[in-house]
Amino acid sequence: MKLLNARIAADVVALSLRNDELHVALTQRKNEPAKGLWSLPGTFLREEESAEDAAAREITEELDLPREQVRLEQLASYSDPARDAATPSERVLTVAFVALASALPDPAVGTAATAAEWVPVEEALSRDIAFDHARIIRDGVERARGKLEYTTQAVALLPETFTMSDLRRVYETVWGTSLDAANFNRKVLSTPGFVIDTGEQRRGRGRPAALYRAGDATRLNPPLHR
Amino acid sequence: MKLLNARIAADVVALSLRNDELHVALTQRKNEPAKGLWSLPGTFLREEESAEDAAAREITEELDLPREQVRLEQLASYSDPARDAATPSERVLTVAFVALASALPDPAVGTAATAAEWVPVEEALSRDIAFDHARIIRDGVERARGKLEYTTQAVALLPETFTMSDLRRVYETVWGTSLDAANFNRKVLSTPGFVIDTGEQRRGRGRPAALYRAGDATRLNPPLHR
DNA sequence: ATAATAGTGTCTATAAGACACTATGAC
DNA sequence: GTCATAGTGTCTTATAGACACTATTAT
Repeated sequence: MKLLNARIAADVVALSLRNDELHVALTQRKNEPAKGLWSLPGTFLREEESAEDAAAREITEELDLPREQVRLEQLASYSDPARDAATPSERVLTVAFVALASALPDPAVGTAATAAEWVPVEEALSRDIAFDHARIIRDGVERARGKLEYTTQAVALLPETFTMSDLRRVYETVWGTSLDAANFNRKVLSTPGFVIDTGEQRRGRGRPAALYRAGDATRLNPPLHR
Repeated sequence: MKLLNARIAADVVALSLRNDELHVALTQRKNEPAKGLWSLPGTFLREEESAEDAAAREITEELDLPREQVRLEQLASYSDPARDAATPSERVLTVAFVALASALPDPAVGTAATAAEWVPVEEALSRDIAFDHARIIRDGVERARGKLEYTTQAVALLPETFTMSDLRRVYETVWGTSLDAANFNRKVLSTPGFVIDTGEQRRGRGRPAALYRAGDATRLNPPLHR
């Protein structure tokens, strides 16, 4: 009866909105095992490094995202002996994280600057995904969906300032539903500290929209319903 | 820059109600490191074993609980390099679980049959706790408190049949609040599949109480508020 | 003017909270 | 009868949902 000695990976389900669609960051594996398949950006823990440290390192190095614009949260750990089918002899335990990233200015995506590619979640799940990463993506997306209900984390998917419509579209996109604008506005504005009116406006095709920034509230009580 | 190779522990925050008080299972460490301090029941993963396997093994072997009467759920992983201060040279990553156990018949607790002791949560946190297990206990209790709000998991802390008052007392005990019996009854009975009336009754000091058993609903929508 | 987007007003339906009330047992 | 516990009825208040309406811009 031997005890396990394993390497630890920190894998990140990085989510971001692009063109009103939820995207996840994927990297194509350049080495065995699972060479050529798509996987979550991840890294092995170094000595003297926590899983959180490693995930933060991955976000800045591999995804090239500014750390302060990303909300990072532990998702779960995956330790099934068969999860890394290509290397049955060597166990890898993954501590998975969900990262909610601000919508990015166009040039930062898909350029050579980052090794990762942002892929719509639906399309990502239809690709050949390495290991158990398809399940981790599903778990991460489901976690994000749930968190929107009872936290204010939707703002983490938006830039510093945003309109009510922007915020509502985050919910509609992540949940795949449509929400009544009037009721949504009332709900958000009646939650103290959810958003703060900047006094600024954004002009576009129609009536100018008030610009808000995130307040310091974290919980939504009572929650929003999908 | 060396990669980490670590042993993996599965530690269990086992919660149960005794005398209208929330208890957590603790074991006193018999060996170094942290000899003599109190810790969560836990075990190292064996080769070919997942963290879930190891936690289930710990529940049956160390806590002597029948597996089907315990609801086991992953809590989080703890990987801070300094978390096991006594052995800085050897890293241990813990995958922590929350286990909700049925209230037990008296003889099963504190006897020689189990190596663990059930301790009221408050008292447990005032003892000398090994490693970062005090934090894990707090995280686990907080997770359980939150889960009661939007799931039907409260029934996992009760025996197979129970009265409305029993169920209400689970909430009151875990949350440390008091709930209006009339409103609580309406809320529970209006959630399809939360509880099922067995037709049986329990007789005691006052009017006999209807006995219920758990239904197959898992989510509570809208949630109950603390 | 028209289209487009932002935002308000208001009615209704649902559910929570407060709490007075009735019901059924042991003694 | 009293006490203890279980359970119901009902009024008030808060909020979600539906949806008609007004407001302000670009073109």
